[in-house]
Amino acid sequence: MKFILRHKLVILYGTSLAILLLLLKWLEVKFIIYDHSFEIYIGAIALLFTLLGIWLAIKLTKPKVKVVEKEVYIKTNGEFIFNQKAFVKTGLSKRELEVLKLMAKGLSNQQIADTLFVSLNTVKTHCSGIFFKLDVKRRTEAVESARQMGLIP
Amino acid sequence: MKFILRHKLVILYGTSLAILLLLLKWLEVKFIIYDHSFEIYIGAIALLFTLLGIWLAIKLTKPKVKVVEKEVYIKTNGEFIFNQKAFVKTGLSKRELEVLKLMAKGLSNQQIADTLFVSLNTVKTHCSGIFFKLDVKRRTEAVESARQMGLIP
DNA sequence: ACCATTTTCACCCGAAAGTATGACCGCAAA
DNA sequence: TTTGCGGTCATACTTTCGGGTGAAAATGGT
Repeated sequence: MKFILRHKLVILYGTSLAILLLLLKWLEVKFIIYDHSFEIYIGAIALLFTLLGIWLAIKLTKPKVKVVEKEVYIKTNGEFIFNQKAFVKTGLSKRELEVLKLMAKGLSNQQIADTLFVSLNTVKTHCSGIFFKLDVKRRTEAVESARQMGLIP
Repeated sequence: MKFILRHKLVILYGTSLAILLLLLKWLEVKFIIYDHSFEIYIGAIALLFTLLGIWLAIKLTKPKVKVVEKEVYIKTNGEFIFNQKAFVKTGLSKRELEVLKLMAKGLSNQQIADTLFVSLNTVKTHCSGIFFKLDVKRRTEAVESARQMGLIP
């Protein structure tokens, strides 16, 4: 089902082509009486060499590259100062702070796990610790809270 | 009418192909039938359709998108200034921005729904729009991205 | 060496978040 | 008037998150 959705254009083109060919065939039958083996042969040749052409084009042409400029906004004089006092007060461990930072970057637990080379379960445990110590229930809340306390930029 | 507009490319391709085939038919009748050199005919077909294949491939292959990051520095002298330019560029609607703000505050979808007096499903829909327009996958990512762009404090 | 803490990992389960799709309404622009 | 878009809501489904619990290593200070 996903395949169909993803390639609906291709399928559309293909179907249109098939319908047109059928139409041609019908016209042919309608107006001209023929021996069809020759037509089939020609059709096969045409199809084959069309595919050859496509293959050639894909193989021999340099891949088209479309350059898209993406603006990255960077805040300059942010001057973040880590609030050591608040950090101690929360009772967060160093590791938990690390996780918190990555969390604030918008990473998923799995991505954090991959970044820190630990298992997903470990990250979850850390998250639980963070949420408990910051007295929050969700990661977005944790990030907001930590930001206000000056634990993260 | 809508159908025609939307699939004009398909129709164009299909019609061109049909015309081409008719032309071939005409050529066949005109020159080849009386002459017995099928090789030339086949060769012409092959060449033609090879070219067609190349043309198709060139036309239909999507160019690779290369993203070039362009750094834009925003000065944030203390107070938050809303980046109108970035906001317009994202294509976010006003409502979506509202949701985004609440999201950044750490609210759950249900809480956002209650705040805005809409259903949970509606909030989810807005979230999807936000994620799509900000090109992110998670709410924390969206918040981080929006913050860097100066959409939220 | 001992104890406290931290860090690590596991399992289960329910809740929340996110995806995909379709539908309806109102309003403004073409 | 038709079309497009924003906003609303819904259903069904998948994935991620978070809670609860337990427990084995590693770490560090006295």
